[in-house]
Amino acid sequence: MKPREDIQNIYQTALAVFSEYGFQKTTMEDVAGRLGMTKGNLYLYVKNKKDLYHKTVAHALEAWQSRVLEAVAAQTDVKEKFRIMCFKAVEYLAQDNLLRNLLVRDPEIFPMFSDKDPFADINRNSIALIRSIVVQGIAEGVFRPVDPDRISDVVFMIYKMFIIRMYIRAEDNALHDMFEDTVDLCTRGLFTQ
Amino acid sequence: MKPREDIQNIYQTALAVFSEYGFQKTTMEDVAGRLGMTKGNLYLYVKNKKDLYHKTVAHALEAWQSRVLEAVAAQTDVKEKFRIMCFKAVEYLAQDNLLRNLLVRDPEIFPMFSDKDPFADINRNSIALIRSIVVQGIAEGVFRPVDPDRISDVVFMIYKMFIIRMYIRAEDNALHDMFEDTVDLCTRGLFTQ
DNA sequence: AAACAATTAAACAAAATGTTCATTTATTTA
DNA sequence: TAAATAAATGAACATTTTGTTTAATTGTTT
Repeated sequence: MKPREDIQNIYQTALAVFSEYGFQKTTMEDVAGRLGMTKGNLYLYVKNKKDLYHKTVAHALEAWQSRVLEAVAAQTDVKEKFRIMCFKAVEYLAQDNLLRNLLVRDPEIFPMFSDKDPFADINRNSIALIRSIVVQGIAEGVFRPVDPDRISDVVFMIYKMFIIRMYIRAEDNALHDMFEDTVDLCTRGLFTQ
Repeated sequence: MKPREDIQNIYQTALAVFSEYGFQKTTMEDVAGRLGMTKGNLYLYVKNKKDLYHKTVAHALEAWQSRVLEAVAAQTDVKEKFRIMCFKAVEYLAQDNLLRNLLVRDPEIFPMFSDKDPFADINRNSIALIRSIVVQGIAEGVFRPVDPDRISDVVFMIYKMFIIRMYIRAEDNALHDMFEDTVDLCTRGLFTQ
């Protein structure tokens, strides 16, 4: 029998279409056509259109997150882990035209204020990563003994704010500089020590 | 009474929407919304959706053509008129993201092979411009005594081929160089004189 | 040849869209 | 200030599109 279509390929292809046209203007036929199958067949892989969209976005967010995780894991110094985590997240998004364009079209993917976070599970992983670095830093005595849970939420909130402000224009250097200032402020504090 | 909506603004706004989504995925509601009116009202300005699209594209092509015409009119030397006509046409299209993107989405606007040219009237103006330069050049003795009608068609055909090949990637420098070579070949010939 | 897996393409209900037009709102005129 | 005129709204409607389902077909394995 024909090999079953690779679900990763489906998500990646769907991402390209949703990125270009957005959720509403993209049809199941658009995605199926891009995949070289009929729209009826697409329902063997996903439950419905919303399911396809949610899984597509989740897949892209997870891929982005995995790359950051790998970059962090390659560091041994915990301070550098923190810095790398911050900067790589922004850098990798800047490089991902499809995901970035999708975020532009659908800011609800990454809500700043709404309690409804459609990708809460994935974002919890990001917060968990922040938390693990903070815990390690405190254990090694190179971070101040702060409450890891609270600080993780704070860092993630600030990070989200920057992502939301930056993804409209990935090339805004002024904001990029401000991001560096913010990371510097968070890591070194304002007062001399 | 309220001032009637400026038809130029309608075409410019419609161009932005058609450029982003293409003819099929753009709805009358999209355009009307972008204009701050209801879709019902849009029918006071255009006959139907196809009419809106055709007039929108025509308007953009004419604007592009007018810019070239002005650039040519600013020259006095007929050889320079010819060169400026060639290069400015390409340059102005490269600068017009909306029109270029629309051409990418709808190559039928500028058919290479089809006898059906939906904008034949506008293209005839371009050919007429070429012809008037060739006639002037011959009259001044700086162009060889060629058949102006035939050569105008040839030049326009070559020009169209380059536009079609270049508008997919406005930044393709290799093709741009080839275009310069082609203009050079057309104007100076291959043989030493 | 039979069984199983993958896919197609038609069918269908629902939604969306292009278009029309009665009504409303805004502006001008007498 | 009322009437006339112009511009626009928004609901209605016919048509088209789309999301979804599924019987039939095609391809592969046993």
